[in-house]
Amino acid sequence: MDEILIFLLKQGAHRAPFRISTTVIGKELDMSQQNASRRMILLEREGAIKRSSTGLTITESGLRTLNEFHNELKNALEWKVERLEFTGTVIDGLGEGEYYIKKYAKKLKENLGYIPYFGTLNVKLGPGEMQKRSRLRLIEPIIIEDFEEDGRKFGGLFLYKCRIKDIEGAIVIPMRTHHGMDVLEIVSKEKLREKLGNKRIKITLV
Amino acid sequence: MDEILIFLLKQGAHRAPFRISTTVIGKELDMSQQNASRRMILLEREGAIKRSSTGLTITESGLRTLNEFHNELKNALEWKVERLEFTGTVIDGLGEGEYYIKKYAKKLKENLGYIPYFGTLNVKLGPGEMQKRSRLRLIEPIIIEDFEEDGRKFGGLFLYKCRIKDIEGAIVIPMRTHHGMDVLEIVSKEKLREKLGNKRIKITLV
DNA sequence: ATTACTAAGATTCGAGTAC
DNA sequence: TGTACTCGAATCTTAGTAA
Repeated sequence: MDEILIFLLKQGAHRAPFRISTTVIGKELDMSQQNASRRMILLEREGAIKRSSTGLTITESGLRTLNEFHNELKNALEWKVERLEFTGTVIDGLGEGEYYIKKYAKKLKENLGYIPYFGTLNVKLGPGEMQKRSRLRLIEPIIIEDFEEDGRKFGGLFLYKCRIKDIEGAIVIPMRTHHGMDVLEIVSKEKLREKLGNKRIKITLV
Repeated sequence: MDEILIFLLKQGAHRAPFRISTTVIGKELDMSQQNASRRMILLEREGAIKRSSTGLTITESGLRTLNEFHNELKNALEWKVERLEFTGTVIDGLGEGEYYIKKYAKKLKENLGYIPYFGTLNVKLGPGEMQKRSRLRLIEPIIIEDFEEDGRKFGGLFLYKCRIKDIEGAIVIPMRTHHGMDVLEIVSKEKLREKLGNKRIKITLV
């Protein structure tokens, strides 16, 4: 976010035309007059500010940018845990889900109260969901610690209980994740893949 | 404000240690892995973040910086006109106040209801007051337009009625200002300079 | 007084690469 | 995999100066 634009905002240039020279801007923001001038030209080209004989104003567009930026910060700083819901599309997995669920079965039964269907559902999140995805980390997960069985090591899991159309399930995040941030792996009591097909679904945390 | 720090904030790195690679940061913020790495090193040197085996955390200091920045934006965007009060120190002026008040006397009488004492009080604002100073512009001023007298031109003034310890006065801002942003010029009915001396005073807008 | 151009210097960045 | 170094390129900033 441009520091000059924020400075002008603090001066109230979004409320009333404001007279200020590039020399003063430079002095206030500890930069040269020349640089202030150049950057004002850029801001003007971007349409963030407008200059006229009455003075300088932050445009609607410029103010919107500032507001969006402020809201992002606000959300990040003031966010509280609320109902989290993801939207995404079912995609093909690697088919290895079956193997792993068999291996993790006992642990899953202990932690979820049931042994899930032998197969996982991979859900690719929409572009707007990524930010929410990161909020998962802020919620207390069910933890399955690393364990060893038959001499083979299995990495720990974070589980988040959820529902997909009233079907009970859980989001599974391997502690040492291999999926990208944009894919959620779901286990559930029922065979989700058949019921849902390749389409958009909603996942609601419980 | 550093965009990487804001990104990490959005990921909740201020609440819990967070595992993320410089490659992913680069991809998310549309920059090279090398650049993300370099900037992470800088953030770490500044003390804004801390990296350890458990992951990455935003430090107290880093979070404070983000919070201050957010508050500044918030104040600028959500500010409403409230009682404005300045604190500053009386300083020596150039002594030209007397000449000007005599010239502006008639106009001042018209606008303030009295002819001020022939001399102005210069008040240097404290460092925290500068932001408030800029809010003056958002308040409707009393305006004395440019005028000519005896062939000499006099620049317009903005007046803001105020009180200094219950003494009626006005802040005078020349339209073509010569003072820095940190000095307020005050006129009043009484001889303020003698009453106050060189000390800290409060100016309350009315 | 003001703004903004040019040229040179300073900083930031990405590609290649080592570990 | 991952991080972080070097180095040339791209970008940003300042000084000088014109208008």
